[in-house]
Amino acid sequence: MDWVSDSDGGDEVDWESDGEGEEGQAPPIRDVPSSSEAGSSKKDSEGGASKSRSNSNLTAHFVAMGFSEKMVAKAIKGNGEGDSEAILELLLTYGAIDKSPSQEEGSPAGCSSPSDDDNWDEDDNSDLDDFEDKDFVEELAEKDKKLLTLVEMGFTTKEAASAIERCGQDAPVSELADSIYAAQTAETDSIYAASWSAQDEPFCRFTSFSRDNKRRKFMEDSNNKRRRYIDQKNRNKNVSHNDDDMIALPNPMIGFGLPTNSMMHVVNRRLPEAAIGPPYFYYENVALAPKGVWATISRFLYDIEPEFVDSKYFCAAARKRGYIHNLPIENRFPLLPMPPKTIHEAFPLTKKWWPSWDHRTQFNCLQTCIASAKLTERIRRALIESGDLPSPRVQQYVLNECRKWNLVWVGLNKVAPLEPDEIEYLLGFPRNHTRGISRTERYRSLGNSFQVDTVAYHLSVLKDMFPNGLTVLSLFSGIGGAEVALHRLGVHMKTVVSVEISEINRNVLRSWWEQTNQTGKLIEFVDVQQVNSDRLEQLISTFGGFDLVIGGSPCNNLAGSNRHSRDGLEGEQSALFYHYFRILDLVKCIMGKN
DNA sequence: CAGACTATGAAGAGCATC
DNA sequence: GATGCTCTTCATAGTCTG
Repeated sequence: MDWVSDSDGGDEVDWESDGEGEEGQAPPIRDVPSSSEAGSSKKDSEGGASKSRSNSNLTAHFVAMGFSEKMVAKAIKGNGEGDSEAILELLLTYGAIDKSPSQEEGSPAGCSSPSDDDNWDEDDNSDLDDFEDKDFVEELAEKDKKLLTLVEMGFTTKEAASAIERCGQDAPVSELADSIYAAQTAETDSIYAASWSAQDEPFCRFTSFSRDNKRRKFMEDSNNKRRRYIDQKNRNKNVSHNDDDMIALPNPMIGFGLPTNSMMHVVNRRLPEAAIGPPYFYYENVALAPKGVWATISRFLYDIEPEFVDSKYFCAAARKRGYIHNLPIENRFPLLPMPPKTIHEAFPLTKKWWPSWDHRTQFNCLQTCIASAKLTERIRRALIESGDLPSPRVQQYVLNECRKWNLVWVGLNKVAPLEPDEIEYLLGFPRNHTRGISRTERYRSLGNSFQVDTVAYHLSVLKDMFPNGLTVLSLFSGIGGAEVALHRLGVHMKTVVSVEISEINRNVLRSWWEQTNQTGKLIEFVDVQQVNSDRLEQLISTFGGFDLVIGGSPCNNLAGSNRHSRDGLEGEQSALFYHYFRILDLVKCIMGKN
């Protein structure tokens, strides 16, 4: 039995042959549905011809969450169908207003129930006088009726729509249902993971995580939305003003304490009941995400307060990141030796050429791209033309560019971007960790990775807790920042199930795994959408559960550097966060069941 | 065609000042 | 608290090149 993916075969997961019919199948490289696909919750603006369809799909989407059709119709009417998030907010508001116990209990499937509608009618039906469910359903196209039927059967809108896409509109519902069951990849729900509860139901209905509970959680979330993170504010008086839906970033951004002052920085944190493991989990993303993103992430991840840390306290480069985890925070210890925290200590050779007017001691965030040669040439010319002491204007120009692009002084009037191996060093990876792939890819992969020392400090508490090693589910593994951190801590990894979309990154991780003579098993998956309940149950039954679920989901749509598609958590890549939650929640369900 | 190269701001935190 | 300024930001799209 070969648990490890075949490097030649590339993307396939050489999972034990189990007759699932996936062998030899092309890997499902991230398959993001188009905005016109039914059930898509992305903001889109379709033409008039498809308006009815998208309207009904949107309706079905929210009905699948457990709201009544009339409520949904009213919410859509009030908001238009373009902004599904606003519609959800309105629905949650309706839900908060309507506190009928019967509705709280809901129907078994979590779908709309007569009581829902009755209560709703009593509350407010002024805008719905001309609206009846019967009429509404009759207006649906045949395809939409099937879609609704499938949704009522417990599938997500997206699954249903995809099945119709695959099998055709004429396919009977039974065939469509079979098709969904057969599909091994989960579809992305880009806004709220509640719709996943339907697909998870085969497991979760045996637990407390029923769809109805999900819906109740949404209601509770809505009511709790105004809650602020008072503790964090109290700890750090100098925090910025925060809105209702915002989590304040601490200043200084030192999380629950640093290696150097952990004794001085005593933090009492009490984890919510639902957050307590097993498994332990650790989630990471950019701290400076658009407003409200971290509040949403925190709500999904069991209302755990994020730990915001700037890696400039661990190395010579800033890296402001938020971490949500359920790890203990006492008795942490850092990796040794502690890396240098200034540019000159990290790269002494640059000191010779460093002008006195460049007062930088640390780098800004190491990103995925570097400055162009034209820019460094423009800087060189500007400096040459201005003689020994550049004018304040030139200095300002040069400093701005140096800060923006993390340039270092490598000669007289000569600046240059950091080399990939220098970035590896700053991020705590072994030298040549990414060597062998293209230079551009090295920058990209490194720019997207953990700062190892920072993460290792947080994970260090696992060492004493798991003296015999642990089993890790590593989501969005990238070049293996989590694995490197554990390895450098001396934590044995009995098994790592790694999920990473990029073949280049998988190769980097696999190569490192082999080179470091790991005695554990590395099992690779390509796409988080492959990781469904069947797979997880197999893995958990084989390895006895996961001790740690770790990963940082894509930040593309959250990062400030993104000029084009900083769409927040709904963005094409960043919405994969919901897969992190989905998978983590599934693991908790399955392990809780066992 | 892969890889290298280049141009492309807005959002929002932090700070000083009033 | 309001205002204005400075500074920072795990990037994307298009083009060029060998």
